[in-house]
Amino acid sequence: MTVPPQADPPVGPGSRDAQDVAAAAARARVAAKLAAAGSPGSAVPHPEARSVPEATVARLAVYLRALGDVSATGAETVSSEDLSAAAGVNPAKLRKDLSYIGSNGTRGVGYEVSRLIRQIELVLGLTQRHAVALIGVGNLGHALAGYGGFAGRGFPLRALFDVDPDLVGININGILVEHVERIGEVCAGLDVTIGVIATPGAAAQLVCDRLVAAGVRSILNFAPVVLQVPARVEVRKVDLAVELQILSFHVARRGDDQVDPAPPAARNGPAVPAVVRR
Amino acid sequence: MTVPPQADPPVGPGSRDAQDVAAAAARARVAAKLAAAGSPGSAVPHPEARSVPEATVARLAVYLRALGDVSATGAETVSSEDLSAAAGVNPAKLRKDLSYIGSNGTRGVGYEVSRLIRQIELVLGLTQRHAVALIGVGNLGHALAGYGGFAGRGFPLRALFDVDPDLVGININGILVEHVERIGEVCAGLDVTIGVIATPGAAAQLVCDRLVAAGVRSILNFAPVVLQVPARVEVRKVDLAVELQILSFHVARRGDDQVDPAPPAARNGPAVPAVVRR
DNA sequence: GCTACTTTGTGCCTGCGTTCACGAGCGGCT
DNA sequence: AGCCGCTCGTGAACGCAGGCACAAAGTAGC
Repeated sequence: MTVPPQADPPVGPGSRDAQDVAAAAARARVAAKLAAAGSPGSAVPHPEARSVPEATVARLAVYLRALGDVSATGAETVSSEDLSAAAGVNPAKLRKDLSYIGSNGTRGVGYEVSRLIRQIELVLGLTQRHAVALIGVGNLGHALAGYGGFAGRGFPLRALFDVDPDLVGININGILVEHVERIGEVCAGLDVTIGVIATPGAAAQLVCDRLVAAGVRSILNFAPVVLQVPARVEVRKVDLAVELQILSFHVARRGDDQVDPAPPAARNGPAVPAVVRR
Repeated sequence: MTVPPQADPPVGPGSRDAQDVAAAAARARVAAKLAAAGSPGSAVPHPEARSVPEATVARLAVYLRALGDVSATGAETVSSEDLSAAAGVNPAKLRKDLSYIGSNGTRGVGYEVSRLIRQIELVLGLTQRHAVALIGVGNLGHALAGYGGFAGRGFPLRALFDVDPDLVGININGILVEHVERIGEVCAGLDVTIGVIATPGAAAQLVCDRLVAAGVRSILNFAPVVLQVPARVEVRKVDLAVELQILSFHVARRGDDQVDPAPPAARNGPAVPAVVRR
């Protein structure tokens, strides 16, 4: 998988033959790959960075909420099986995901709920509060401003912006709506780290540029445009129309599973990988 | 991102082995695949493009909007390069995606805009209107109901539901809010194919069950829960908190790539043990 | 203390998705 | 007409992600 994992935890006694063999094989493979890449061996840069796959990061957030539910029941530990069911994933995947963040459960028991919650919060950077600025207080933006999901989960909404003179100056949930031209100064002053764009598509890029100029490195974009940003800025996009169109595609693909005993070419894997209620 | 176009074709001496190994593995895989798929001697009967990858479907919707922009400029054709830039993807990826839907561009020229739009709409099933029901007319739901993105793109909102007696009976954009208990009859009567859940988490599963019982096969879920559904039902989830937490992760993993002159914030206290790979 | 049982951690394999690179057609220019 | 340049279409390689299955490590019972 990754480079020699430098087994740092207190390595247990003997019986490591198989693992040594495997590790050696892995090293050989990595070496071959590096050679193939044309790297003259000198550039073996940062082997120490233990990496977390992007897909895993996305799921950690889901696990976190599932853990909240478990915690609410009063349980002190969860097995990977139970937790994965609550999160809607495969148990093995969950265990692998958790292994990426170095989280140790206890074999034969499971994961200690509170400890795991802390660990995930730590990795996701939730121990620190992230000030959020929301731009575009129209239909959607207004709803987002009133949405409890922000402040309730450690993302205090600190600034609101719009261009509409009728909206600038009004007060939403105790926050004054400023003009978009003030994005730079206000965001810098409030130390905003996350910007949420809920403007019409035409305005989004301009607003985005201002956010970037103000030092915001993470943007959540609800506008139906692909934002152009420097590489250091992370953008995530939420697009209602796209989601609906994807669903539409699947609606159009239905009906084949009716009487047709031979599923043509679609469903290759064994169906029902997920839990089915009822 | 432009990558230095350095040359690799002249294969280095040490790399041949690795490449041969890889090639052999690939051949084996292909052979196995052919053996598995080649049992029936039937030719290639279905002209309709089968097996459009899921990831491609998601991008088709993005291409569609980019094409709309292009069309607005009056251009009659686009090259894969231009269109991919507008959609924020790799040109090769775009061409491959379009090849999945059997769309023929013209070599040396590009893609005919109007034809391509029609083709994508056909594949995504947008030639047919899909009645949408929205459940939960609270903060977010109300905003969604007023959002033009529904009807404007071929997804007419036909029904609204809530449990709150203060909301049931009111009229939003000309649509009467019904009680959730009437989901079954109303949805069946209006031939709703897509359900949008914007309720609090606690109510989501119940609402979902009702939708499924009413024959709805596609659900867009804004509630922070993992819905349990039969395999035939397609669920897509939009979760604000998860998106923010993913962004938070990337903020926490402060870039060691290029140091910004401005110290963005006090160093986050606890050293995060994980680094994402790019 | 020893055995049986439970649950984690992970090595390995498989498959999908992305990317590169190049051949194949098409239009324009001379 | 023939050549040239442009752009699509796609085969092949590569890397990431998912999932199985098993060893490791702990608990509980005797």
